[in-house]
Amino acid sequence: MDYNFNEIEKRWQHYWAKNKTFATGIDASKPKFYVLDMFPYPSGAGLHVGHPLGYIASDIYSRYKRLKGFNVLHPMGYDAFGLPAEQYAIQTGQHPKKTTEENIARYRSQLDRIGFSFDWDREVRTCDPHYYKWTQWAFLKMFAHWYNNKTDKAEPITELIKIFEREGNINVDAACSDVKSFTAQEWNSFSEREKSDILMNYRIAYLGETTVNWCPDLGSVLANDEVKEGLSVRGGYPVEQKKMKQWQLRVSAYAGRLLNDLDSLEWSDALKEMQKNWIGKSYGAEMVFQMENPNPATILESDINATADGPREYNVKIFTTRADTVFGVTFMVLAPESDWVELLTTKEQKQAVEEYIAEIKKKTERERIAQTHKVTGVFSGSYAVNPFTGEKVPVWISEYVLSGYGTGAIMAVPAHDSRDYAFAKHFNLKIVPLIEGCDVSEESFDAKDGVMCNSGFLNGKTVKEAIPLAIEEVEKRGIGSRKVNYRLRDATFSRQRYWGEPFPIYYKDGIPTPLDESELPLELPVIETFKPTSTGEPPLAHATNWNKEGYPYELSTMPGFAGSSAYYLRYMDPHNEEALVSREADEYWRNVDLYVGGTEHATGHLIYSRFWNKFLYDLGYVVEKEPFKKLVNQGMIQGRSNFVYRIKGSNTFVSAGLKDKYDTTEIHVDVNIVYNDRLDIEAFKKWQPEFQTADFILEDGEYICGWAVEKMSKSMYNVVNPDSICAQYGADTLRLYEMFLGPVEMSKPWDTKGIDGVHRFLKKFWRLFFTGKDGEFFLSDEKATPQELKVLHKLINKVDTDIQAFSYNTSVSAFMIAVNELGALGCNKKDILIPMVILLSPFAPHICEELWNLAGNTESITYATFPEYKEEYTIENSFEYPVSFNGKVRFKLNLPNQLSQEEALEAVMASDQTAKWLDGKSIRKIIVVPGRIINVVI
RNA sequence: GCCAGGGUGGUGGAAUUGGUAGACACGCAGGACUUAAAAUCCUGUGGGCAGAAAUGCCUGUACGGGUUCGAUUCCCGUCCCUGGUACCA
Repeated sequence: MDYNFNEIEKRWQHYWAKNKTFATGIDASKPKFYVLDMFPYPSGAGLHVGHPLGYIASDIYSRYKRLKGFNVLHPMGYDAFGLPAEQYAIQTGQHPKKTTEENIARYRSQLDRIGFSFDWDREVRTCDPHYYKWTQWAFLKMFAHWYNNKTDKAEPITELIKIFEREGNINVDAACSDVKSFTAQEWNSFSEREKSDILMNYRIAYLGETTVNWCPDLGSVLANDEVKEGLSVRGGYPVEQKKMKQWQLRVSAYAGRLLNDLDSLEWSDALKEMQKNWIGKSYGAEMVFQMENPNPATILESDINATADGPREYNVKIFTTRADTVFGVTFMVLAPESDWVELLTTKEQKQAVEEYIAEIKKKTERERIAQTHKVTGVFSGSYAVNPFTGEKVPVWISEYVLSGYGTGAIMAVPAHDSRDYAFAKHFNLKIVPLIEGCDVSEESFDAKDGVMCNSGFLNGKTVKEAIPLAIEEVEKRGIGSRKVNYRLRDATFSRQRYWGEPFPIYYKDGIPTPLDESELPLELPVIETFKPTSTGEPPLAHATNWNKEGYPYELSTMPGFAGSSAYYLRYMDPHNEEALVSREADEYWRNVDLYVGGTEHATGHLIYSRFWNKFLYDLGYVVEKEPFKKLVNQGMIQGRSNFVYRIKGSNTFVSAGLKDKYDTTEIHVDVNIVYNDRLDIEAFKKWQPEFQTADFILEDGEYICGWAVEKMSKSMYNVVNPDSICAQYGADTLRLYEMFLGPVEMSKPWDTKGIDGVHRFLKKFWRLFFTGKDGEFFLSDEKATPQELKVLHKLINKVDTDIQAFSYNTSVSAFMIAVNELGALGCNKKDILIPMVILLSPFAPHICEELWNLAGNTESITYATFPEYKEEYTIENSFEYPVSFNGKVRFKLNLPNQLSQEEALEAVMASDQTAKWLDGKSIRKIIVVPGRIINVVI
């Protein structure tokens, strides 16, 4: 009987769906295992062969774990809110809901064809109100909590109010935006609006004014991880910096815990490193620089008088990691967006400063990055006093100081910081070297190395000694303190878009007011136009009745990462209307044991999700501190493009080997009409009308195409659809081939030509079972020979260890070797082949299910047991000969084949080399490798 | 610039702790079966030299050094590639 994969795969996929073979429930009698894929955004283009790579790897792991007796949770869903559907809606007028549903249907049919063992009863969609109810719920919780630095966790804001009423905010140590201190008495006398404004500074989800990434083309703000090199990650539009009032999440409060808990995770070092850099912890000190006698004459009158909310702080606080260099501070620099700019600009400099700031505002982020090494800046007119030298130093304003990091102001030490150096050289400022023997005539000396000089009490100390001493002195003088700083910033949580979760917030007399939990979900209203209004308001302003009892709802929606931050929890209990996840389900499934997905989420989703989980942990809703225990990053599958070469000004195409003899243009050609880089000329002529009359210059009667590795995309004509591979070779072949291509973590180009090899393997495997009369299914009951047992048990061991190490490509090779060996032995024994079927079933489930069934099993192979490895069957024809240890020299000898243990020892002892190296020492170990090499360890 | 990870045949890629480099597969070449094609099977396949052949020898894991009886593996230097980051004080 032939291997009819199309028929087999269709039949078993139907069987699995009908019997809910992969449905999972809580089962206390079995250990749990949670395998999760990063759920896809269902784009209009559908899946190409690159997308399922990670899904196949995790599916193999899931099926393997089931065979090992685990209760495996392996769900799938859709990250269905997002920009592309909305951009498409703006262009075509199609409602995003409709296109999203169509795309999901297409994804589902493509996924189903590959034979995944997902529990589809647990599917989630982020755009479903039953789902986003819980996204909104988490937002309300964040709104109703603040971060207490003393207990290092989130606590209810109602408790904070009680503290304020009792003792004001003097003893409160919170992660918060800048707040003035107040007494209990003052608090109690504040108006509702004032109280609301103050509390907003403490909330974990808060409305606050900051510099945001504004993308005019998308009409929305973006989070830091959604911007790369000054362009939006989605769409590649330019981004600029803008000060705006936006919803934000106080992720920065969790920076320390996000960093520390990385140690407990089984993630790749590269990924942990990325998160560490993104969080960016640095140790240093904060220090206040007195402004030189804030001389009222040099300060603008308006600022002096603008003291309605208390005394304004003219003195500038800075952050530095090099407190030891304070004797070398010859000027200070403020970020252009800093509040101090307005305060410290003198009348004389006002015009120059305003011009400079206007200039900066005009630049996009991209332009700023491109001109990184161009020095710009302006003098504010004010001076500060160096607290250690007493010297008067000018205060400058420059874009090289960032408002979002530290305090938005720096002390500049040109001798020992390359940026300060460039600035000092450009504006002719003083440079004072502080390290003995360093040469700062050409460049700064940035290394934390050497012995201090020109530094008062620090003279003679090394840099490493000087840093803590300087900080100590700063603290003693009461002008600053030790400080840990993080690069991680709060996440911008508003998007001026339609296709996202609405905020459960309305504005009562302008005060942001949360809905009650019982009012959730607040459903997204249906609208017709998706563009901003003529007054520049977000699309939700088009909605009628978008208000609560006349008070308007928030017009922004939540960003893409909102819905994906807790989806792994929802899968545990997807139909629960009372809770995000029940306590029972959470305590059983706990967290994700294996998470598979791309590195592109390193600084976005994987930070937000960890933050979200920790927040819910603080509130007692989840039991684990971390959501994803082990994480594997699958590599990207790139496209392999083919080219033809047209001679310029003609319709003649020249084969790749001869193209250098002509002046040609390189043209992408559809990879689906190229086989082994040979062009199907007839198909090419039909491909596009302009090629109908094409002529060809061939080599050896064939047209050879050129090739290159590029991104898989329609415009390069290199997209390979998994559906067509399934139709031609079957899903099992596709699964095996994707694994066989190379390690899961590695990026590699897709090249269909190698697929025949694994397909051939499956056919050979199939044939082992059809040895009866007329090629019918037949397995012998005969006992297996030692040789056959060795083949099997070597394979069991290899597959077992390989799967755990995620080394699927070598596993597939091991299967090929085993099948070739069994084929050569003519083995058709039940003892051997039935365990083989079980072993292969995670990789190629359809064919194995079929063979398992033909062998008389009525239950799915999913419920079979992984065969047990017995070492005694696999002992190699080699031995170790242990002798007493007396040294560590190892060497090898060439000896004839087929020596017994005694003969080998004898030969070793008789050899000249042994005599040479032995030299009074004794032999520790002799290793005979099959063949003729002997290692002798002395 | 900084951080991380890489560089092995024509191609994708193997190689426990340093121990037969190139498993497995593609491709290619030759052969068998077939009227023919497809399918299937067999043989060869890093480079070089010698030999009629079995075979033998030399060389070879980006480049240059080092440690070692022995290095794809460890150390130092150089070049190149990929990913992350981009004035983070």
